[in-house]
Amino acid sequence: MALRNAVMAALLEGEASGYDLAKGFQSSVANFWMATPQQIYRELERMESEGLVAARFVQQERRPNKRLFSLTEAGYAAVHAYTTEPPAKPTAIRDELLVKVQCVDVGDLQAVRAAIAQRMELAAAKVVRFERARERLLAGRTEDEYFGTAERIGPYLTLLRGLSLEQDNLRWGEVALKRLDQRTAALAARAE
Amino acid sequence: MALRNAVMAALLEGEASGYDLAKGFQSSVANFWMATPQQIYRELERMESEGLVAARFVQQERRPNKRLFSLTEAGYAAVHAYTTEPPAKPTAIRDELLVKVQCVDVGDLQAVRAAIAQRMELAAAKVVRFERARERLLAGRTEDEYFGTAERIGPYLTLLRGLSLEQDNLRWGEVALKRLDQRTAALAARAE
DNA sequence: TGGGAATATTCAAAAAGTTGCATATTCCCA
DNA sequence: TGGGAATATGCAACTTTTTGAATATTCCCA
Repeated sequence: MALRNAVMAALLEGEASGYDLAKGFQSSVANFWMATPQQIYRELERMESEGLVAARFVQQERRPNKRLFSLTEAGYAAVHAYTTEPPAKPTAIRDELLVKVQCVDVGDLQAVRAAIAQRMELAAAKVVRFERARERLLAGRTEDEYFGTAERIGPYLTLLRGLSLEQDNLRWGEVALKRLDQRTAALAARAE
Repeated sequence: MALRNAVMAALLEGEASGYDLAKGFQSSVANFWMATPQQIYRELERMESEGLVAARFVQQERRPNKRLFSLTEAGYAAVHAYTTEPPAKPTAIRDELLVKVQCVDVGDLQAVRAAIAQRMELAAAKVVRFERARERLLAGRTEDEYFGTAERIGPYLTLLRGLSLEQDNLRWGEVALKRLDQRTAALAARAE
């Protein structure tokens, strides 16, 4: 039932098709909840049968037809109820990169180095996207003005979290690469 | 097959029982891979049947007997092979707290506030633990000295990541609480 | 001496998530 | 005019993960 909450959170941004949700998960939600298309289509159907979302069939000229989902009143009520639910269970993280880093001393140092570098590239790209999204949300206002006037602040707050997470990824990656290179040099020196 | 890699990463620290691994997941690995006891016991059995780990039965005086697992040579080889494996699939995050934050404008503001505060407490506790673990690893050396002399640097690097993640959680939490309180005040003023 | 907490493992069932494919439409480019 | 990419959805099979126990030993405290 947890995916459901993420889907509802995404639908707060407005109606969306399963496809919309599946890719990017409506951009911001993707940063703290991952889901595959299959999962989302199935969950939407269940939610529809329970009256939490309603579908609107849209004939398209230049694309296959689609069904746009939006929250019903029951859906909004469910969102509200969800936020009051007791203790969010601890974050589930599964980060393969860090498992590899943990194994680096027994593993292939250069391969792990490459994996970190790749993660950094991804992080840099995300930072750029998030900064853009932030500009869009601010729409010329300062942050203080934004919080004083915006209808919704949730998406901005989660965006901030995603942004600082990726910036942190970059900072950490730099340190890690430096230290791995140091070690490579030290091992080479020892081998001489 | 991904849990398996996390288990092997944990066993690099030395032999451990299923129970050891289950709680804390050998402390550092827990920060980037979560698993329940069931998962771990089952995976250990499978790994044993494939010769990646070997079990040593330990009779205990003051506790129920246990089986301590350690990596076999095949296990070490598997760790090495794993680190060279191509592209770690994108990190899977599932953070209920951020889903709630995303929903805050439709949901219960005070409940979400409390959830953030709780997360911050957890984060603060983790920061303390991580700082301690770091002191232990450094054992009086500076970081430069550590990287010059330590057998293994992987655990230290992952520890750094965990530490900065939690520090970041705290920083973000402070901002989020401040903004939510601002909003509470603004809504109260509007209601007058 | 009795009960709760911690250690240590395991089973079974349900829920959730992944993978691979199948389908259909349309765009764009060569 | 043919093929690849993007849009859009869905099925079925499979694996993984979660949940909720049950079991057994021992520690510690009241």
